[in-house]
Amino acid sequence: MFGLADCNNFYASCERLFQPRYNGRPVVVLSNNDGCVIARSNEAKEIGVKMGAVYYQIKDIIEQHDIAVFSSHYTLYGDMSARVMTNLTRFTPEIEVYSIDECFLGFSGYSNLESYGHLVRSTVIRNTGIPISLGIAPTKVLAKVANKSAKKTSGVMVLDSDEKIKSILSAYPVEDLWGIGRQYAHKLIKMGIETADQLRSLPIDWVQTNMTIVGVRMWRELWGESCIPLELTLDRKKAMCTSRAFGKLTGDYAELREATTSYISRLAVKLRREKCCANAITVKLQTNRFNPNHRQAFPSITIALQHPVNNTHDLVRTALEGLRRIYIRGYLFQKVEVMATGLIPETEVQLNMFSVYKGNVHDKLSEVMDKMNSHYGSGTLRIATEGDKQRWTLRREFLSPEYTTNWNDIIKTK
DNA sequence: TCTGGGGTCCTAGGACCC
DNA sequence: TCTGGGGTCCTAGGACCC
Repeated sequence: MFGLADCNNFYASCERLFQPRYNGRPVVVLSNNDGCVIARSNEAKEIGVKMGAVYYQIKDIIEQHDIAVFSSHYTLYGDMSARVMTNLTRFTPEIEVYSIDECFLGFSGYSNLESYGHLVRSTVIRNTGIPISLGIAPTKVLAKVANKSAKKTSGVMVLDSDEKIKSILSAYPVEDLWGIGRQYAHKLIKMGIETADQLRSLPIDWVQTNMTIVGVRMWRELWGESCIPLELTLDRKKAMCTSRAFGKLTGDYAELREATTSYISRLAVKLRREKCCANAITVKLQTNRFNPNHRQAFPSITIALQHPVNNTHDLVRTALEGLRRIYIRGYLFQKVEVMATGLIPETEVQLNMFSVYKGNVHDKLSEVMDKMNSHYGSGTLRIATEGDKQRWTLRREFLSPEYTTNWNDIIKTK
């Protein structure tokens, strides 16, 4: 049996945890740049605030219902997530952390899963303050279904018989299934397939033709045949990217250089932390696609590196070369994206036949930067082209303190 | 004025190999 | 007049996830 543990309204729950005056009150968390709603407490859902709602368009509703608003604060959420996961590992050795607020649990050989599930749930809630729901079923796809049902009942749902599965799936909207996105949902509903049970009654050949092997796996899992195993080891990443919209639109080359330097520097740190090197760098600019009155452009370029690297200096130089080649005067850009691809482990770097490279891929300068920045705070030592005015940075008007990751922000009691 | 960020997997088709 | 067979690798595009 597989379990799926999922934190309820995770980001909103994290914010509320340290400000209990918001318990029982509507809370929303906004995306970067305070753009749109990405998490809602139950109270906010009841009021009708939609996932993805654009903040400035719902300001009236927020005021009218006195909804508490927070900018997203990933250091806090990451830290709380780690605490939840640590607690869950006490209940089974088989755990796959699937996202910041979810994980799959292996429960093969366990008995009395209903009461065990309640023990798991209440322990996590007691130790972390984050409410979770737990779905348990014979396959991952069904565990996802069970989890959603658990949220509407006692917080734990075990699907351990064909009858229970059939009855839940008959009332389960097909578009809510794990693996059914917008496109497939649209296609299925047009054909009159509206529930998960109807989907699994389709012939498997149709599923294979129209939804590829991925759909076939899901179809089998809906019938209780496990096809998607737990992934207990972390695969090495294949690509990494840093991409962020600016706080304001800009066509200014100097500002784009600052932002590109800043993003690629961050990416370089990530690469070194994961102990891998990139074979190529992609730089992409984007205009504001929501504004039809602006001229649109999405230029991008991929530059192959002579040999894989992860040092800040070479990566910055390559990314700026890319920016120089794609920049177009006269456009207002909203975002720059830098991506590292062809990642390989640091220890497996092969040099080009003609490269003149001394020492190892880790250069001394990057090493010193990492040390300084981790000791004195990030950004202490940085490449000069990052600039120091940085007028393009994120808007985060409603940021909460770093309760759990910064000594200065720790909660004081009298 | 203001609309997120970071990933994965699969398939088809083209280039290339012997 | 007639033009093989069996493969691999890479990329772009399209789907999906949180």
